[in-house]
Amino acid sequence: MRVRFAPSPTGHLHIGGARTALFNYLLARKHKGTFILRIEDTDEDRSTAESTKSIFESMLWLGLNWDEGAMPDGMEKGSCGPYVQSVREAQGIYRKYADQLLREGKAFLCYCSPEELDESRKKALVEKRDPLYDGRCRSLTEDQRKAFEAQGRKPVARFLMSKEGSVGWTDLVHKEMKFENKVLSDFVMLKASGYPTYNFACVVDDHLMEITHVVRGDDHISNTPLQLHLYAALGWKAPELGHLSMILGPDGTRLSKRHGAASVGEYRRQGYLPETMKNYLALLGWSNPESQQLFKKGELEEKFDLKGCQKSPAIFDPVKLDWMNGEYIRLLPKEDFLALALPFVKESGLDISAGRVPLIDIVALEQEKCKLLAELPAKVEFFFKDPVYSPEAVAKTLKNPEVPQVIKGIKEVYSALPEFKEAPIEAATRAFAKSGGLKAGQVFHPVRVALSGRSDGPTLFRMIEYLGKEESLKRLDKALTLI
RNA sequence: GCCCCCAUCGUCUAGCGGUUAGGACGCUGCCCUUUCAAGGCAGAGAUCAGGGGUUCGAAUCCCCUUGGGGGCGCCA
Repeated sequence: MRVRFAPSPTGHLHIGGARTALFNYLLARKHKGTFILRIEDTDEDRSTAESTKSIFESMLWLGLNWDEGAMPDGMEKGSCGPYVQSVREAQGIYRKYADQLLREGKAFLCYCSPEELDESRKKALVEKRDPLYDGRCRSLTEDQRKAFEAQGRKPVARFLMSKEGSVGWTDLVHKEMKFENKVLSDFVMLKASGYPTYNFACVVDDHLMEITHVVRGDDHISNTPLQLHLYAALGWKAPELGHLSMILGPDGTRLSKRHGAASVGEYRRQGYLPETMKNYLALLGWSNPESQQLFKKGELEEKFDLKGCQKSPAIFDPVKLDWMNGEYIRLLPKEDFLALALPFVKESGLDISAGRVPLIDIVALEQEKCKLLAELPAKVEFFFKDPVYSPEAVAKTLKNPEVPQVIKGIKEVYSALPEFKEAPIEAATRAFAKSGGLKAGQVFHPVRVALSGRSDGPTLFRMIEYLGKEESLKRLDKALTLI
């Protein structure tokens, strides 16, 4: 089995593209096949090297390693290259096959200008007719052609579409599919610039690269009949074809920037783990009979199956994504969590040099509550700088009548503690509550707010230990002034 | 205007002629607990888009309607 992911480098790797790449990758791994990455940069205006770089980065981040294709270092891997279409174009690969079809009368040159075409398309739409190419250049005489050439017109090569019959295929996801040829157009294979169009380049390359299974988005369904005609005209066997359902935004329309983050890079920057993205994306449009949600490393590669692919579109659910990220964060060894969190801490500008306890210990305190790496700095910042007292927390717990006495009392207790460690702090705090006839919570809550400014946070006595005696006493004093 | 695809809890989905329509996220309640999470337990939530068939029997098969999505580029 040879599968490929063939992005066009006109932007970052989007969620939909990533899902397509993932499914192809999983398919290859599952069947011990080959996963190929081909760059489809035939859009001369919009393709950029930065996009290619960005796509590579996202692929690698997600762990979607490819076996053949264009590589980030500019080199290539595999024997079916080049894997970049602009490079292939320069080698005349597409021209060769276009010429063949032209020679065989299966294609023809069309001299219509984009403007003329555009106009007749608009007119057709206004008159509520099909905006298909009308075939006006199908049978130009030699004189007409010469006249066009004399005008300096550059022709495009169009495929001569049959108006009778139909094309069909058994889709890997949708089963039987069929299109009447009469709704198909004499599509362009080679642009006036000599560059191939998507439909043409795709077929030529998939064949030459010996792709056995093409798995792509639903939005390509209507391209498929055109490509099937190309395979037939070229005398090639078409690969197996599968079309994945689209990923939609919460409003039911195609997922895009309008819905917030739409590219893999943006999710990365927000602090989602690659494992999360991979797992979550796998569940959009695919499931196994057990409805399994979480997959261990390597498990998707084992269990993925085209049979589990959904025909209907899926709405991207950021809430479930967050849940899943929390699951993966909790799974992390604390060293790994620290390593992952560090860039976010640095990014936040938090000065951690002031800490008297290693960052790893502080960060470990919050790991189990963390859903997004980006939210970690805000959770731990009170360890490194004066707490920001939340008005709600102050109003809720610091305004109780017994609080001043509690804070003053606990301050004395803490300053008298010989060993400022979690266990003794807890013991002393509980003893203090008991002696004052207070419930534990009546002491714990105000102390927490006084020290951290918040009513939620890490396990209390460990937190106090990490804050240290001096700082804790200082904050207790500060809190007194707020009451 | 034409073509194509799709349709099970709010969301992701299981189901593939006979099920109390299952799971997950989210939601509610309880338990645990110093808080917040996490975890455990319980629960609400789907007349399987609607209407016709086929069948002893339909979420499952067929048709129509409706709704949603995609396409009809010298974009991919």
